[in-house]
Amino acid sequence: MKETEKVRDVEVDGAKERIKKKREKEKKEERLEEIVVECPLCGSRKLIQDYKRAELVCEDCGFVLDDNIIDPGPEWRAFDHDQRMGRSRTGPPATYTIHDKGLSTMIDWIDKDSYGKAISSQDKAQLYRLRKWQRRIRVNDATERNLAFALSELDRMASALSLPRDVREASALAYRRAVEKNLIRGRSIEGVATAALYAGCRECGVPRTLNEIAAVARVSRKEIGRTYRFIARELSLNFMPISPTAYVSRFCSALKLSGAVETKALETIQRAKEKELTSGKGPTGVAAAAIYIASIVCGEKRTQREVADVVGVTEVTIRNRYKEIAKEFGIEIIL
DNA sequence: AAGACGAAAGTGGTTGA
DNA sequence: TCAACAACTTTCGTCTT
Repeated sequence: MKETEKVRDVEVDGAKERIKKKREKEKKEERLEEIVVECPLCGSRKLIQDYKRAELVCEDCGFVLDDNIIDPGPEWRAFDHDQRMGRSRTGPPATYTIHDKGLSTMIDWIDKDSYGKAISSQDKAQLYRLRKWQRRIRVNDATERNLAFALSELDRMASALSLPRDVREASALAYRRAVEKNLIRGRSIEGVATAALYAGCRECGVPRTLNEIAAVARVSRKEIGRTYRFIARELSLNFMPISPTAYVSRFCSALKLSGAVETKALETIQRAKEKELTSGKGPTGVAAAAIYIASIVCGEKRTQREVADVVGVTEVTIRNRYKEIAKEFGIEIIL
């Protein structure tokens, strides 16, 4: 009897999903018209959506129109028809960002079986008990509750920074691994969650500085750094140090600099790298100096103060980096 | 007066004994 | 565990435009 009840519930779920899917399909077909946007700088319509960095970039001049875009796409790829069919799905995909990976069952509240017939009063009582326990089981013990809390916190911060889904997944996975290894003992959940987010950013090559993350986190920058190093060591995640180039486009657009400056800055960093001027130095400082130099060379000068504020280093650091670079490059920089 | 420059002292983190 | 160390910051006085 219990078994048949379960089967029936699954059927109810299945039928509901089918209807839902059909509706979604209809909706999608309705809003097929494309939205055409053009670049305010050069008028080009060739815009690239860089979901990894959450940026909308003009292909011709490199202007960043929007750095808060949301990735609407599917998270799987299909290369031919068979794969597409094989990978199409009913219901949401399994995800690490929900504490039970989004795989738990919710028993529907409708007292009908899969054929739409009413369920007898005797069975109704049983169905009620089943639902009650299903709910109770879903968020069970303390660890589950903590995980649910940490993941919601993770999602809140990721939303505040408009990070794409792959970063969220990577962060959630890092957090789960930290939990499995009992690394949260003696550390705050928020601290570990934030560190996991930072690790996720590093892993996915999405440049966010510790300062930017600390701005939306509920823990101090110091603690994030400490916790991050700890879990990175314990989980043996070793990422390459972030290249200064990764920051350039974001900072340039924040300073309203043109694509020419951006290109020049990237070139400057590249040359500085070849002369071993970047190793051991903070990547943000190098990026700041390169942008500062490029802005002068291209005749769109920004003050050291302006650059320093956007990048999050002091003027002194910019001066030091830029002196080193200028010395190596010779008179080129001196106007 | 604003911006650039540089000296000096302090901070937080890494490294090596 | 501690001291040495490099990178970076803060603060402040001076110079240049």
